[in-house]
Amino acid sequence: MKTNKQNADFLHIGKKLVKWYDRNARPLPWRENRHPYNIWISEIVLQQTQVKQGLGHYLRFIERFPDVQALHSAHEDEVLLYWKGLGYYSRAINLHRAAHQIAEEFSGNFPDNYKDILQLKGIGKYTAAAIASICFEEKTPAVDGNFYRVLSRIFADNFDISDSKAFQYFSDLAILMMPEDQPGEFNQAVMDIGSEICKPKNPLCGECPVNDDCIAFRTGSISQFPVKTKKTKVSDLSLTYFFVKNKNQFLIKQRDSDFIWKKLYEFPMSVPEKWKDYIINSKQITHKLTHKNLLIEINTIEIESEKEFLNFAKDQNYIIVDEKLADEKSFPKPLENYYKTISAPKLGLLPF
DNA sequence: AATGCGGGGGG
DNA sequence: CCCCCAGCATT
Repeated sequence: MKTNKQNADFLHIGKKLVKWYDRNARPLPWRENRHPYNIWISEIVLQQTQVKQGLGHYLRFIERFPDVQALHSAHEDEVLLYWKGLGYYSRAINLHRAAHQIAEEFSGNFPDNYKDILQLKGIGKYTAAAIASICFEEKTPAVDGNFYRVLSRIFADNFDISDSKAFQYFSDLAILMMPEDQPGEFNQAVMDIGSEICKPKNPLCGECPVNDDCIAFRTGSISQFPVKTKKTKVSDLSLTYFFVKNKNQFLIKQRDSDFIWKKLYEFPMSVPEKWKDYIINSKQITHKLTHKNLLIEINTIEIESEKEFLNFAKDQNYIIVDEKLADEKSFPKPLENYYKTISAPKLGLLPF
């Protein structure tokens, strides 16, 4: 162990965290039992997503897809629909693909150990460890951003969390802290401490069960941890859409490009040159993502000729949506918001 | 090892 | 307005 904290009683601190968790665990729906399917869905939803934001999506997802079989039988589009608004849509696509893997490679039974769980699409080391520890009592540390933050503060550890070796480094540290018989409780304790108490900004150190063990707290240097050197960069992107209407119908298509909004639905990005004379409205929308600043232009076009409209839709494989029959559709948020402002009662028509 | 993927919250 | 948060797959 490459650490200068030889004197720290790692296991003692780990047991304190578990003891705190036993009394203070948040009453979350996926904690009502330890079914690996529910834990799996919750972990995927909660990747890059806060509980407050993901809870509603989790509940609706579980209600519609209560088990592997239900997810396996579903159409990918419908899985995407239930993911609408959560972002990182490849998570939903991989969830669906993993359900097929479980059905075909694991005879419909959720794999019951870290190594097998890791084989599933969309499951990496963190998620595999979380499921293996919570559901199968395997002593695998679920090292994520919370882990980095909590551990680096407790030990005032300068290890750079943007270093590719950080995962192994903090995994080794965590192993020393994990009570042999309660790995799942330990991992969940760190998750809860990290999100509720040891927050990135303005942590509630007064409520922390291990504040007397926390070197950063005792030395007043909480704000210096974790150490992270690399920054994310942002680029600009312009998108032009054509909202093409003929009477009560308009056109959409599922995105084939996956650099953003993977497999969601959008308006045409190009139309016949002469249609541009029929533009009756043009609106600019700005939308900010983590890695992109989007400048979206939406041109509304009224087409008189139904024949011309239908031919274009057929040639370019567009889905024709009737505003009157519309109910729900997986649009990217900026387009959905735009559409709501123009008219129609509801969005899209499900192709399934 | 580096890059890209959403969306929400806070100052 | 700008800043923060950060697993997994792909290359």
